[in-house]
Amino acid sequence: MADKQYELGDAELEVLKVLWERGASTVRDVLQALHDQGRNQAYTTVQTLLTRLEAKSFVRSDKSEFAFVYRARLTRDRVTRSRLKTLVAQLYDGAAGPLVLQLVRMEQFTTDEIDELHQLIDRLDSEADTKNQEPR
Amino acid sequence: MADKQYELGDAELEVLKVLWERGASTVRDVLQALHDQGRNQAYTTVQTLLTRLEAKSFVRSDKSEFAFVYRARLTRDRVTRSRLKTLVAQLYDGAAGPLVLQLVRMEQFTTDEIDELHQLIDRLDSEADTKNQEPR
DNA sequence: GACTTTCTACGACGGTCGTAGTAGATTGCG
DNA sequence: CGCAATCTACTACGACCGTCGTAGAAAGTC
Repeated sequence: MADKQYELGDAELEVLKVLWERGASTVRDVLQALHDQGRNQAYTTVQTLLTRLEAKSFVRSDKSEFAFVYRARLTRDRVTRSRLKTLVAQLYDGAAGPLVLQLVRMEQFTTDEIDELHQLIDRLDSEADTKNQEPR
Repeated sequence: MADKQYELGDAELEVLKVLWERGASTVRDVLQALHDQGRNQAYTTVQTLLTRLEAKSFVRSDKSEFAFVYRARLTRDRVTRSRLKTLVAQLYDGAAGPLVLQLVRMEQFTTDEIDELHQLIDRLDSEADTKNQEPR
């Protein structure tokens, strides 16, 4: 049950994030970026991560240059949404409401964020009958 | 670095949830509950999970009865909060605001939840006077 | 062309996790 | 008491993941 096609590990996610932030990158580019972030991995480690990400179809590579260039195949939004969904399913049986409530209770927000939340909630209020679309 | 004391796996979490829901339970109790949920594990699998959870201090056991009785040592709230924090840290660099925004955008809410959100936001609003937050 | 650097392919290792089997201890029953 | 059921301890195995090393191919340098 549940395809559970094994999501991303932490290190893999870090690599993906680099690709999101700086776009198409070589192994060395990613390595450099990670180094700058304090992570200190070997070149081949990053290479492995990228290879695995490609096997999972999270990135694609192309070789027109000397070295392979990697690009993310999914947007950050898409991935975070999926992770979120998993977490919501696991912890709250799929109900996002309680999660948001808990988050709102537990975290500090800037006035700007509160503002935006206001607007969002209001909008939700009015279009409270939006249909459920499931784009695969 | 990073202690990264390896959090809970999916199966471990399921077990914990059973303990939260039905309180002190034996291996067999948990097994039964999981079976009722459709999961079909072996007795010893559940036993292993409980043992590992105990090793990680998520549960504690006591043996006054014939069989060990296990109890959760942390509240559901505590665990979900921690998982959430991890996810927020990983995906949003620790800023919960954007997460909430995304969640609110992506999920459907019942009118009740929207109501409660309204109230929460309002409350936040009034508390947000002495807010001197600097997001990272 | 020989040497150095860089990249790629592949294998590997240890730890976590989900899963479960086996053996031995404990308890209950007739 | 003797046996069956149940429980516990220990071991194991395969997949995933983070981490690299080594060997060989490709490219640049002098």
